[in-house]
Amino acid sequence: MQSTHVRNILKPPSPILQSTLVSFSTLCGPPLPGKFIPNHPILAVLSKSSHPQTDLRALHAHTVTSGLLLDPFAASRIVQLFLKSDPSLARAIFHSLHHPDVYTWNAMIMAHPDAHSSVAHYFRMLQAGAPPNNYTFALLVKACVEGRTDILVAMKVHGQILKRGVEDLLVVRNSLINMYCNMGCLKEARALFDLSSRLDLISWNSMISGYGKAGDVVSARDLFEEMPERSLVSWGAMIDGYVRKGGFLEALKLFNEMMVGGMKPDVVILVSVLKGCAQLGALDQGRWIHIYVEKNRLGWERNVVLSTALIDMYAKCGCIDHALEVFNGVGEGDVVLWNAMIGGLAMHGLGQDALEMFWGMKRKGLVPNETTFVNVLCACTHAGMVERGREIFCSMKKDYGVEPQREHYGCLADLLGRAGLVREAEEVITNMPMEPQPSQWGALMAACRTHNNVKVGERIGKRLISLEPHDGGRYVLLSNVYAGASRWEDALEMRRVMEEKGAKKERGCSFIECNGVVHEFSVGDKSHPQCRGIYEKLSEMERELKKVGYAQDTSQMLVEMGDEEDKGIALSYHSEKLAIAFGIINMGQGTPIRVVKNLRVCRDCHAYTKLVSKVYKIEIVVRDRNRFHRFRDGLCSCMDYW
DNA sequence: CTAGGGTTAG
Repeated sequence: MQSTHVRNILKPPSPILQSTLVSFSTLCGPPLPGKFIPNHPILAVLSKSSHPQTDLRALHAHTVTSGLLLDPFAASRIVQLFLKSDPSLARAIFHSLHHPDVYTWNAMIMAHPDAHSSVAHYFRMLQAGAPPNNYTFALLVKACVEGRTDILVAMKVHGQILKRGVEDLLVVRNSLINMYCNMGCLKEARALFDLSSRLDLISWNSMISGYGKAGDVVSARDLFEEMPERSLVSWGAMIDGYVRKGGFLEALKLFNEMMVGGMKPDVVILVSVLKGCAQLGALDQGRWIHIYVEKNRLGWERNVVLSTALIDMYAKCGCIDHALEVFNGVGEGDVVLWNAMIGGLAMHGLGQDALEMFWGMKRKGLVPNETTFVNVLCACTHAGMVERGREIFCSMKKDYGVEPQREHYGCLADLLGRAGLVREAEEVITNMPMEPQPSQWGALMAACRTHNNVKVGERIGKRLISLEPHDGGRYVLLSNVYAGASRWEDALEMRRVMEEKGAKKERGCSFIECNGVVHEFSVGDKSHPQCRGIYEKLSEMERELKKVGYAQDTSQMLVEMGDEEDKGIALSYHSEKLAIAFGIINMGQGTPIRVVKNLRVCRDCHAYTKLVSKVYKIEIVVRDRNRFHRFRDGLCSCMDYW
């Protein structure tokens, strides 16, 4: 029916195609004298990427009058084309067809928003007597993966695949493995993996990535060690698994191993490693990756994901200037990139800059999302900008149509609580439209501790403990609230109850990087090779600090020991103190000491570090769970507000 | 058509 001589010219998508499309769309405009009839290749092109200038209405009229729809192949192209631009019209065309072919059915299956209706469409296809092909099943599986459907629909699809006897095709099996992995059904995925007589690299990689995403790095590593050959994707999946699980050191080690083995990392792997560096505060490693990217011309300027990872790494490693440099070099940023930058500024206590970023983002025409507001509210919190924060919280729904979530109420409570407005903060949490979760009460609790509000603190503390009786941190917090009010018996009692319930608190640990190697310290750690030197340094430091009036602040300490002296010893060996002593011994004068801590800095360590920066004339940058503290000449960038 | 990547939450 159609002339086919154009087909040869149009085979691969090329610049020629573009110009053909333009001329086609001009020709398609009304009136359509019938001198140009779109043939198969042109329809194929159009259905893949319809040109913005294409006159779809004219095209539709043309398809009706020309009898093009009688040709099943052309019909499928037309349906696909209209599914993109005008779905309801596409459905109408579909229903007018007498015998849609598999491709048309598949296109319709693909167009459904969720797996459930895709599957329903598939059954209609069977009823109509149309035979599905492999692509049909791939689509169904894909719908399950993307639509986050429930396991029942997924198993229905699996059942159909078995019934049709196509489960042995590698493509199909791999899709299924991937589907189960994405739904968190690792056992089902593994069963398919184990049953398969033939496995390819993709099967292995799917399985490893599945375990990695589910947090089971041990199983992932077992497969990783076992597999016959590894590709970049295998390494990437494994490294990412460790990063997700929090095994940053392990991830870096694996990355190193990979490099030693002669593999050249690509952008994806570098992004995972950068994430690990960010968490660890491994600035040297992160910087090394930045240089690697530039040397190999991997072009971070045009890769938003990579530049976001770089920005986040620099920000989390304390180099907000470098983060800004990368940010300014990016060609076109998206919301996530801006969020990372705003979050970075917030962490550094640069509230005003964060707000300006926020306005700038709006000017760029980007739409702020939930994360943006979490970061902006955090920025206000860290900078103590209470009124600003309130305004922004109110504007969320009003001006941006973003409904505040639990997190946002938590941020608001944190903002108010940290500023001393504890009662108001409590009202925010009690009156929020959804059920508060422990973390929201936790924000309040922290405020009670800093502002010594025993009344509210006791009430919330007890509630929190009943909610999460196994989280030792809750008892510690309440105990500290009591201690802050000199209610020693109550503080001790909390400690006793905690022991009785067998609750464990998170162990404090700190990281410090030296010559590209990350060192880890926990409270009272004696495992480091330089242990003796570090402890000697610590006692020397304490002597020096006492000369300028340092006195331990034991008020916030969990009453772990009977007498003051022991309490003091435990306090002297908080992990960040060990890390700082290590830094003083090993780092050259003039380079700032950067420490990353997993918990919040305690009052004593904060005062201590301020003095160390003065007496030893060094800059110390500590990143705690919440934000950065930059200690210089006896002062901290947080202005003692944290 | 099937495998690895970025921001947030006390």
